[in-house]
Amino acid sequence: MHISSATPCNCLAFRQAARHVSQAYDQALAPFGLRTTQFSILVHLAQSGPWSIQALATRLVMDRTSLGRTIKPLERDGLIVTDVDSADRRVHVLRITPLGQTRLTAATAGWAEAQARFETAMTPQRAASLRETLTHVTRTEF
Amino acid sequence: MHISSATPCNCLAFRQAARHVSQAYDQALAPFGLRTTQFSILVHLAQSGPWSIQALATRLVMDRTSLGRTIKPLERDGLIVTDVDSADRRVHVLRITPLGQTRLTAATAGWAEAQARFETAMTPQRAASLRETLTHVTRTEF
DNA sequence: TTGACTTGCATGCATATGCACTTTTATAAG
DNA sequence: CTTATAAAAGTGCATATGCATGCAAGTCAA
Repeated sequence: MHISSATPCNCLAFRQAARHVSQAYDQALAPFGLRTTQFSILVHLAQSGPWSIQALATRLVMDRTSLGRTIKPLERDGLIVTDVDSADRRVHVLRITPLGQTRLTAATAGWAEAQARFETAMTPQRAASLRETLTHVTRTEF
Repeated sequence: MHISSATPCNCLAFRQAARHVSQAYDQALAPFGLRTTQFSILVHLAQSGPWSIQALATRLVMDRTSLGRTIKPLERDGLIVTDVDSADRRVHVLRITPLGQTRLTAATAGWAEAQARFETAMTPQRAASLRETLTHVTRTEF
């Protein structure tokens, strides 16, 4: 079987689009010293209160070990802190710091700009539809 | 401005979907010792003949330096070779080897299985439409 | 209480990804 | 021919990502 005679790879299409879109958001966030992944982590910590690593990883559709390493720079820069849960010392609870909140607030301006550019280019309706489709894909088991 | 009162992040939706889909394809390719990115590189080299690093990177929507490092494992394992272009010695030409071709042919079975599962779950029509949308996004400047 | 099992994280290993900067080679201006 | 410029890759640095494995802590049955 030759791929040339078959359907183009869906996975490649996803990865390329994700790289392309990520680049735009990363550039918009760069002046504030955050990557898109880091921004997402801060947003979720700020909005939904403290999370354990496992819980946040599931929420963000990441591998637990990936998140565990991704938070290191945020910890180092004092944007988040990890506390050991007093009730269950296996659990490491992630919490955003005031400094992290400040950084997040500032970076949100950059995010909003990238988001606006995307929405303008795609049309808000198409963007919303696409987000819905992507979310559906994310929740679908193959 | 609070994100909670705004539109969810488009970028996060792309990245999560890409991670989720990539995981499925990676698992299907794992028995053949290839990652999805590596598989894509081999497919393009097998189909469109030799490419320079820059040209292939553009084609695959990757950063030149990312591709430069990604091909290292493929070179190491003898699946591809790089030759210096005799006409322009700045150019490094990438070429798939017979071993690479063999590996690619074998791995294509795994790829086809993942692809089939995706198409089944999404419906071929929806999958095709989604690929088209993703390609459009990839080609759009924000 | 103690041993089996489960759960939550960390670490080793490997690839993926991109920016800034450097090196090598080609090309065009003078 | 020499020099300025441009083009193609490579390197240093840093984060992103996930699998396999190891370790610590909690749970529950005997």
